[in-house]
Amino acid sequence: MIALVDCNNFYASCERLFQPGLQNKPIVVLSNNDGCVIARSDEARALGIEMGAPSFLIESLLQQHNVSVFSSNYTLYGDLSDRVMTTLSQYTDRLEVYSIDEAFLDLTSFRHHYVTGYAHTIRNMIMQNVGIPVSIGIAPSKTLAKMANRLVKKRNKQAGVYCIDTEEKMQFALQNTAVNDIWGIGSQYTKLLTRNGFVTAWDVSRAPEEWIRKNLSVVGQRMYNELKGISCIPFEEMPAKKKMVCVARGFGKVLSDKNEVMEALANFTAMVAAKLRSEQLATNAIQIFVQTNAHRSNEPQYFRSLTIQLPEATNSTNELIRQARQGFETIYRPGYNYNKTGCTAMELVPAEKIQYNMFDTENRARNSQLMQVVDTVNRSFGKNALRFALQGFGTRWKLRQLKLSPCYTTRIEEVLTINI
DNA sequence: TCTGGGGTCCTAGGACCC
DNA sequence: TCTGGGGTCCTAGGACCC
Repeated sequence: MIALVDCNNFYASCERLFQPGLQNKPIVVLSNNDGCVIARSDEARALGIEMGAPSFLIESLLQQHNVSVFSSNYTLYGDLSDRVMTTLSQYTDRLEVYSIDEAFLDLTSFRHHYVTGYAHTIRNMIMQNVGIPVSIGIAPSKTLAKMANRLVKKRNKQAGVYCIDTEEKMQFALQNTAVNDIWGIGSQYTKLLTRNGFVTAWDVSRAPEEWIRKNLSVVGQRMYNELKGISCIPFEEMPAKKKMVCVARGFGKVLSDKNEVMEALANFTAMVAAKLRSEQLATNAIQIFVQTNAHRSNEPQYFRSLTIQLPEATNSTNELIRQARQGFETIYRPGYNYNKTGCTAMELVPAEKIQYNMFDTENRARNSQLMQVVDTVNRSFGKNALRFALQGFGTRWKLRQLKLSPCYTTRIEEVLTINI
């Protein structure tokens, strides 16, 4: 059996943990740039606040019901996530951390009738150790475990655990899951399935396998077998090797000045480089892009991206920024209002296994020493204490984060103080 | 009448996830 | 004023090879 442990309203629960006064109160957490709702407490959901709702459209609703609003604070969520995963790792020797708020546990070695009780123990320990509420779904396949998890959240949140361990329960779960709620079925496949008369997961599981293979590709075919309780999606304990590293952001406001857009790109590129170094990776190619605000349909639109092959794998900020700048010169067009740019590192290799190029002119050893200094200084004095000229000092491209909570658990100046 | 065919690699685009 | 960001996987089609 496979268990899926999923934190309830994770980001909202994290914020609430440090403001116990918000227990049973409506909370929402906003995306980058305070753009739209990406997490909400049950109380906020009950008010009719939709996932993904643009915050400027629901402002009056938020005020009217005195909803607490937070900018997203990934440092805080990441740290609490680590603590949840650490607790989980004590209850299984096969743990797959699937996302910031979810993990699969392999419970194959357990006797069936012990599994549910065990899951309750896990749930209680996470509450005790970290203070985050979780739900647990258990089933013979990952897809069904996801389904079980969703059902317990939806139909009996207090219970916290649901186990699909009989044919009857499996049929019940499939019949009570709409096609668009199946893991692996997104908006396009929902349209396709609905058009063809499928309503529930049960209907899908009764379809001819060839039809699924033909219309939903091999990914759909795996999902189809998983619905029948045949586990096809492998368990992956080790975090998979990264294949790309991307930093792309919308600006706090639209920018038309070439230097300002370039400055934003330089900063995002520097972030990519720092990320590569922190994971001991280097890149052989970067892809950069610039784009206008697609939501402003009355303004002229422009999007262009460019892939740049590097002479040799690197993770040094100055070289990547220089390459990005050259590329930027060819894709930038004046006269547009830009609102987003980004840099993606592709073709990653381990930093220690760089294939050196005989005709290379870069001073690699010197660069890498320089980067070590940059990383050390920035670790001690803040992210951008030491930077390259092209990164500039402008702030107009920066994110809007008006409602940011403190990093209670990761920054010593921001720990919680209690007045007694 | 009949204009090769099979394999591999790469890329863009489309689907999905949280 | 204002609509997220960071990923993975699969497929189709073109280029190229022999």
